[in-house]
Amino acid sequence: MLENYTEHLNIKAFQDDLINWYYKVKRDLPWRINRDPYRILVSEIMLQQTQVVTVIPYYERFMKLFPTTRELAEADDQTLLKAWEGLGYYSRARNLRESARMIEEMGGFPTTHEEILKLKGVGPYTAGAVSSIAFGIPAPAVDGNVFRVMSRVCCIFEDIAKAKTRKIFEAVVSEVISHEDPSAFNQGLMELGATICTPKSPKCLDCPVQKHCQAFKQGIDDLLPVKTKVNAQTKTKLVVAIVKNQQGEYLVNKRPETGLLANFYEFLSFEYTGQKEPREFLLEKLSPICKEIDCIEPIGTFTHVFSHRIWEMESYCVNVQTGYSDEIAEDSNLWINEQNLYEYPLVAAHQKILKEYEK
DNA sequence: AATACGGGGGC
DNA sequence: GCCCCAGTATT
Repeated sequence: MLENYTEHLNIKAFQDDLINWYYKVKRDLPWRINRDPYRILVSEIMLQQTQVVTVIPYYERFMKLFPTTRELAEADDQTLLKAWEGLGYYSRARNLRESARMIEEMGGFPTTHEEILKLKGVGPYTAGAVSSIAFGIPAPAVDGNVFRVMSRVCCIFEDIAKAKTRKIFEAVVSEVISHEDPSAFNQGLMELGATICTPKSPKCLDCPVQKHCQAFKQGIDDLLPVKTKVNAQTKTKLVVAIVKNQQGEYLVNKRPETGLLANFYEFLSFEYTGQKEPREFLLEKLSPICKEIDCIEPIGTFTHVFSHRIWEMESYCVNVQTGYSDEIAEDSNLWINEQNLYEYPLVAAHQKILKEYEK
């Protein structure tokens, strides 16, 4: 890093303004009741890519289910995924359990930044957050909020979509972070990005560090941060069938143990290539799986958007005769009764269909 | 360095 | 309906 991004900054005053503001606006969140590093780790993993309001109910339930690393280390897949259902990025849950197992084996939570970084699912951001919040270690925790705030405060025009840019921001934060209160400093930076220094129309007039901000001074807050990446989404058309037999059982499929929505359950779903009418296409697909179809009725068309792909699902309700429960073509298919259906982690995309179907 | 991996909120 | 948001692991 050749440029000096912090020479304009009165570091002490910046720290004080940020930290004082943070203590003033700080919310009482369930992961702030103590400094238990496990509780803080769980919150930070959940907060990756997910907003505070969404996380709160999940967090409360998760901590009741798995109060310490011991309970989490012993969690089975179904309980774990059910607890995470709807939160997204499900490898986070699996990695968190793996970290709990590592911590159990180590005989306690690691207390250095270097050791914390070795935990599964813990990268540079989370290691910095847990180190500073749980242990008071002055390590940078650069998330999207920090990119935004510091790019504006210091007028950093580096493209935040590029991997190596993170190191520049980590270096900047390392220079300006408070050593007296790294926890409040890091959380203040993130809180500021979430509430004041927002992506669009930042509330500069309410900003506690306005007088330190180069972008405000130059009136170019809307030009920062610089970010180039665009993600192309691929669209997939699917025909989905809620298949129910006369015993009231539903036919579901367990997804593979790797890849998208690994180990989740779903209704029967077939990629639709569009040569035939969807209804005919579905009957053809169902023929080796379930015979004696009583009736087939459309439920509706639903769209589910992922970060990198779109599912367009035309859905049908299919009632089949009883007595065919053992004729299941795929090993991954199984019949489950209505009560048990809600015990299984079901892909969010199909929850929408189920909800409409239940009307 | 590029890609896979969810879901929610703002307007 | 359309756009924006963005940590970690894997390749």
